[in-house]
Amino acid sequence: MRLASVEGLGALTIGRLAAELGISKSGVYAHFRSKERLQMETIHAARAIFQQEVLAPGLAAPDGRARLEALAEAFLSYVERGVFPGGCFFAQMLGEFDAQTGVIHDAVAGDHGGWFSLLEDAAAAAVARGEFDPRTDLKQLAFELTAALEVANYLSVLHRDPSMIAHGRRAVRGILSRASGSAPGHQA
Amino acid sequence: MRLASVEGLGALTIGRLAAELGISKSGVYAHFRSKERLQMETIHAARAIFQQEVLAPGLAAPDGRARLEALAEAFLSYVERGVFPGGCFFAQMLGEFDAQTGVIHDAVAGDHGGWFSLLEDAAAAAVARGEFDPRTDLKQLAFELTAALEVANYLSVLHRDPSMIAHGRRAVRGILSRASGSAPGHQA
DNA sequence: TATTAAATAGCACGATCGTGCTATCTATAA
DNA sequence: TTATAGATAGCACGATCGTGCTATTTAATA
Repeated sequence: MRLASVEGLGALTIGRLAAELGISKSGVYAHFRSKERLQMETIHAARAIFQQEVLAPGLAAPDGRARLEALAEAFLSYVERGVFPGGCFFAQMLGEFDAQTGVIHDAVAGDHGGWFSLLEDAAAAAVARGEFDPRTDLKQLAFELTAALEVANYLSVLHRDPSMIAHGRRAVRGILSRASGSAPGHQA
Repeated sequence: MRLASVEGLGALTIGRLAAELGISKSGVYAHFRSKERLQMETIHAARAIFQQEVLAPGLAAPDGRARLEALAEAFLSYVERGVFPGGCFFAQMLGEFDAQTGVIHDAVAGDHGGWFSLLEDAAAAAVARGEFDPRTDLKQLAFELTAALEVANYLSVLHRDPSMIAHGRRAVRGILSRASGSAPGHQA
């Protein structure tokens, strides 16, 4: 997972992994029996970590605006703490497989769709609870939150600059404030 | 460039390119004399296209808010028209090399820094012209514009869904309207 | 302790990688 | 027409790739 988060799943080769672990290629190969299985099991393992680091804290918060805040903060914290050395594992997968076809693309697209739905549902709950303006466009809100989080991840890694995480936090605050109908302190 | 925009620069191999072109490996190799040169020249060629498709239309607009609008629209149009089959070439490079080290990472980081400065400078001009609220945080504005554009690119490619471009357009309108101090029509 | 399962090693295979070298072919220039 | 430069081909090299197969070592079980 660490290797793939930095260099991509394509660089996660059986020989490379064996060298990294200090064992023989056969020793690695026997565990997976094909490269595609290795890739898929790596994704599965990363899903478990994402679940624990981001989704669980988010779902622990009450549905609605609080959940959106918790999800966003959990994501930014997970990037900030360097849970994976290459930033968010799934952002790496997104960049690598967005334009390709095959089972991995479909897995990545499915995961991303699930994340997007999670945001939409929480936003819908926020509307239902009266926390958000009822005219709120749920898809647009999910898009803008995703944009802030994803780009905070990419740019903080690219420039090794944690201030990009701060920009992400501020963008999230603005999005949620505007959906709440409150006048946010002035921001760009 | 087309191959790299879909599968990444790492997949742009001399043998693969030769097979794609229907000529021998030697026929390709003689033109570049090393793989690193091939990668660098591919980036140079993509820069020229980005210059023509995005930067030139943006710089043709008067400095300030109009330039930001023109840059954003040129970028979204360039993604929408599929100038590269894998979406924005440099977004692909960003995802591939953000966490790596070396000359290519540095080239990508430098390009992105230039893009970011371009947005900041145009925003500063908009403030100077009285188009934007003087309290506008220029870096935050550049961050949010970049986030909307970049994620519109990634998600439109990932889900083969042009409506993601529309979300990007709407996010850009919201960002610029708020910086202008105007009350935007309600949006998420 | 004896048996069995799991983990690892060793070796071989065909394919592809980047890189060199020497030909040959195809234009342009003299 | 001949000389010359550029593009392409062909071949070889060592390295690495994914994948098979048969040992052997290690750990758990009976």
